[in-house]
Amino acid sequence: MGDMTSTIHMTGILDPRDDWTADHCPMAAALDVVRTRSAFLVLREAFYGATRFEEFTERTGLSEPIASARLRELADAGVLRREPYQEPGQRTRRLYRLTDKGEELLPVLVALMHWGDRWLGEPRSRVALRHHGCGAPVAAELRCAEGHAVTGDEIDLVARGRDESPA
Amino acid sequence: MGDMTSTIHMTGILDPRDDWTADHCPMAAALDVVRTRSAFLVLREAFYGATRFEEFTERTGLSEPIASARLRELADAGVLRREPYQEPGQRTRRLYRLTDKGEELLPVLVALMHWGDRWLGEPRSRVALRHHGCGAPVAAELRCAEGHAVTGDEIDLVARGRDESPA
DNA sequence: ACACTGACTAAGGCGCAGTTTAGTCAGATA
DNA sequence: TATCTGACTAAACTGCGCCTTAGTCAGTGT
Repeated sequence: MGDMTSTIHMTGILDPRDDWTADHCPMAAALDVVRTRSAFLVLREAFYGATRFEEFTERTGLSEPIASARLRELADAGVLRREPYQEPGQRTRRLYRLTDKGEELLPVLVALMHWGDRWLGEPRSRVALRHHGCGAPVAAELRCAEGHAVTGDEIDLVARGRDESPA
Repeated sequence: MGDMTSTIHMTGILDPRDDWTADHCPMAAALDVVRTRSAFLVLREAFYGATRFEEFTERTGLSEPIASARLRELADAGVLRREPYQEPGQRTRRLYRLTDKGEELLPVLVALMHWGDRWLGEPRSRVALRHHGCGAPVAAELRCAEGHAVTGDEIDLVARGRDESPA
């Protein structure tokens, strides 16, 4: 139990905290899929539009063996999809595209970018994300399903049954 | 240029993409601070209310040397703050608390948790994040500063001057 | 047949992330 | 003074992340 601001509040059987461990933590599971810096860089370039092998190596600055390994692993994990394609007069090639599963990692990348931009020193990034049309800067904000903006101390950590919807 | 959905659109001098590299990328800089799985686990427990050394080792499952190294590094990075404290009849101890800089990493963790919950297999996590009072599940959503919900294909990547506000 | 290009794979090496095991150190208690 | 506990540190080791260098392989163009 605690009355501090800024930390998440335990409820019900989760309080006291010492009686359970965060086993099968979905965050830890997510980190097993994208645990490395190189995976994040590959995903960044996928969001920036890269699809060909050479684009990934050049734009991430990664070596070819590492880019190759990450592309294969991310494809095996269902985050990227390999598509054969052929330009006229060219041999067949493979493209790497984000799947729906991959696209939904965008809030993670945006949250990291926003934090790095806000808190890490100069030199600042030369690029920024803006809402198309509106032009306002884009960030990953905490919101509940009802649409309310949520701060850290407004969050309850609750126990969940096995057939309950995720959160 | 591209007309695909789901990827971020380049604008102005950022198109064509081959003419620049994402050097000084704030996401990569953020990953230099929290690059490891152990750092994320330590931060998770900090958000769950852990403050003492033993709480971090027990609840993260990390070994003491690694927990010690991460706590020191995160404190040096300004993400955690060490506070001496003393309970009556106890020796002085040091607590680790999230700084403002640390608290603002919460959207990153929530985005990872949400994605892991949504896309990674059973067994599901036994816990969920809910908005206090309202009770609705909490996630990290893409929003612009005007408050509009934003999807991946509604984002423009724009070049930024040096004294412009971050995004 | 030959070279060329894009897309990889193989091998070797360095350094960091993580583990186990064991030890240290400060201060309250007996 | 000796003991106990919480909070670490030291050392040795394993494995992975990433690099460089070099090679392979499939088609295309000449």
